[in-house]
Amino acid sequence: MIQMPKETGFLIEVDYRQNENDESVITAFFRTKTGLEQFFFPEFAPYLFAEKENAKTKTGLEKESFGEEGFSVRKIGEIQKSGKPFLKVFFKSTKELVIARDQLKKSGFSVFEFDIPFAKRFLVDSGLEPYTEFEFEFEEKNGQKNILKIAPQKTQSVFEPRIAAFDLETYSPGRFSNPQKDPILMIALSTPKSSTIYTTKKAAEKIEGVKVFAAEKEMLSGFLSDLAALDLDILVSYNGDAFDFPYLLERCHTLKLKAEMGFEKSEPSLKRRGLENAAKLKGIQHVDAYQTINLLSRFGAVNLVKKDLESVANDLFSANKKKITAVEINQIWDSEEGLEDLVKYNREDAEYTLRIITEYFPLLLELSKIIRFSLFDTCRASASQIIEALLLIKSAETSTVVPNKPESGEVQARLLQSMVGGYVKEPVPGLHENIAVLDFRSLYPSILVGHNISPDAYRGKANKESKGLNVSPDGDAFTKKPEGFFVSIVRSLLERRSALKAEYKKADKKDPATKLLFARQWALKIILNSFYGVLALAQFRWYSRECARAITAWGRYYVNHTVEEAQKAGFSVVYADTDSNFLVIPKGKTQEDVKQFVEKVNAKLPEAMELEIEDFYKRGIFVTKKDAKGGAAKKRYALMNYSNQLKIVGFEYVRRDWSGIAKKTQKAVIEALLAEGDPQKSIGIVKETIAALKRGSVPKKDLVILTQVKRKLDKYDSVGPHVAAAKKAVARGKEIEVGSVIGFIITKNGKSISDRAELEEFVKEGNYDAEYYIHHQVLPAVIRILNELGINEEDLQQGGKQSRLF
DNA sequence: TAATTCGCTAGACCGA
DNA sequence: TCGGTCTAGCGAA
Repeated sequence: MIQMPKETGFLIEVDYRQNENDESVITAFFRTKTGLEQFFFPEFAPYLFAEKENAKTKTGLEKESFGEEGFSVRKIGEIQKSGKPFLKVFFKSTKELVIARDQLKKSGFSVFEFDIPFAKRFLVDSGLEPYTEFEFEFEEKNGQKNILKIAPQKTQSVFEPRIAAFDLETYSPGRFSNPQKDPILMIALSTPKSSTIYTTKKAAEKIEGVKVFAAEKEMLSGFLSDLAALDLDILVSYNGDAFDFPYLLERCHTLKLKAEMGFEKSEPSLKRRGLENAAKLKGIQHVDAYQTINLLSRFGAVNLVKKDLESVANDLFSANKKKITAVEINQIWDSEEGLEDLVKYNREDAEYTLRIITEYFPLLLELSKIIRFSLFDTCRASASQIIEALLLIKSAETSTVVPNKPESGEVQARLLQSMVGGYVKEPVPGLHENIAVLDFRSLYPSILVGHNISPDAYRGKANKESKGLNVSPDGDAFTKKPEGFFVSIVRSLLERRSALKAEYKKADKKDPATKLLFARQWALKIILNSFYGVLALAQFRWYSRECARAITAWGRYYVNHTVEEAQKAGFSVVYADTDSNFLVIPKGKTQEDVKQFVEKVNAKLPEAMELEIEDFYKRGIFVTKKDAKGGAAKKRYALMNYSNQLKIVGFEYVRRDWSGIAKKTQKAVIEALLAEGDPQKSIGIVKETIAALKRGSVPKKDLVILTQVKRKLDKYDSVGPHVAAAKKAVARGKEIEVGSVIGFIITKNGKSISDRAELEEFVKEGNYDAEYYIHHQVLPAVIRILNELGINEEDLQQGGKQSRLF
């Protein structure tokens, strides 16, 4: 017997290519001892599932010719899916599959799973988990290494990627850089060990770490060859999808240079992803840190107000990184004064970009493994893609047919049907003491599991025969057995997460492996939190109005029920929102009574569900709405626990579209109020702030209001202050992109508020409208809070008389 | 290519 | 110039 060559390596990415016979062939990149190597899986062909009633379809299909060229299917298998017979129809290429799909539809077939990307299809079917270490046998054939046998290594070593980040600085003479004309001035390339700067500026020669080249073309070649020598698994950028890669590509082409950045000197490709592009490298994972930050924000893993690199670095790492503007870069470049600052800036851009990804790498990696995506795909993934990937894997494992994406008419119909969400109880306004906050752990996922909510378990609206079924408060019935498709997935996610959390709790926090545990449970949390949302997403393959409706209906039931039970047990319930209950512990009752109450509730809940005590608070405040006839405001409150930790929810303090001065003052007022329960101090705080504003001594940075520009400036029906400020800035030559967050200040010059709004950078220190900041920022932020303690606006006017209360 | 609903508030806009 | 209505943004869960 011939001994086949063996190899071990980490699976980095799966892709496919058209070979010389126009066949679609799966290729996989492995990090082996030798380096990044490409292997092939030539046996795996594209396929779809077809179904047709009452017809001997198999032999007919085999003879059928498709398309203008008249090709035929490669082979046909017969398979049971979701308990029904299907034909598994294989094709030579993805291209032929697409042509045949349309023809099959026209000739009366129902077709399924025809739009699963081929590489993802392979990862699902093969069960190969990315970034895992494999052992495999292969044969070399026509210079191509074909894998014959593959299995995960018994003992896995940790995947430690070869990683680097880069960042460009470009020339922009009085306008936005144009890659056809304006050169790249500097490139920073940063690995975990060191950073190198590439430039053409002779004067930068003496600065450490700088390589100077005769011209831009030589600089780019120098950078590209150093990059290639690094032999990377991952290349990181900050917004490289939209800027660095397209710019670099264009410059290389203009200078007649090949941008050899990917595997075997391939060029990056710009792939369309919706309205935006993604820059893809062959074999090497381009991880865009900006996209990653967006992903993490969407899933609540980070909370950032602005997403430019400076703000992110400063927020995440308490860095003190200063932005050097395009104008300043030009000045430095032309005058050669401050070159060191520019070099430092460029280097830090690359270093912080790398640091962001290093920080969140364990999380990205875990997500990638769970959903079997490459890092390139994971860092750009949406909630629906993540859940879809998971359901796809489970479908393959259980031989369940995957539902097709809805057609646009169906999507429209779904959108017309609104869905009722969580229940929010109107709070009892005022200051409360001795509060216990209870919440249901992972409420929606646990309801789904607890009541077997899944499309395959749905038995329609409840009727006389619904005995023995789980009937939701909205009347939707679900069978209790067998366990539904969604349920088995969510149950296992919940169980895995709680095991990981328990393990993490016990683990040594200094051990680096503990960080992995945490990342793992976070990855699961992200998935669990998105599960409900996508069920109600009109475009989702597994959209299920019935399941979504039943989940929220039970959610409302449990929260309401807990309110009633708590009241019966002698507590007063001051607030409740979706999955939480705020109990005031009356005189004569203790925290121990709360614990007993929670135990009693838990005893009656389905096993997957659990009510937890979030914390005890010594004081809390709820306020009346501005529109007073509406009663007390929901979703805004402040609490202080027995360690004097303040929790402010929903108030201006937590909103980015309020000025620092208003937020600081509000926080100080709340703190004084909750710590001592005495309003005296608060009055003083507000008076001082008003006095400072009137003196004109409040610094610019405390006056900035941040707002996102969510559409093109000419697309606004109503021109608010931020739009007005942005328009003025654009007229002065500033570039403002859709989606960017801008900071503006209300100045003294102009009539309406919008007239007076100017971008921060165009406002001189001291030029602000004190009246605006007093009456539209500070007072609104504090007055409704102070009103609850009997203080009104007159009490706060500077030099105003002491409140009658004192 | 795409997670949801519930809720608050500011400021422009518009007609009397 | 007033007050109601609408647009817009952001946060809670």
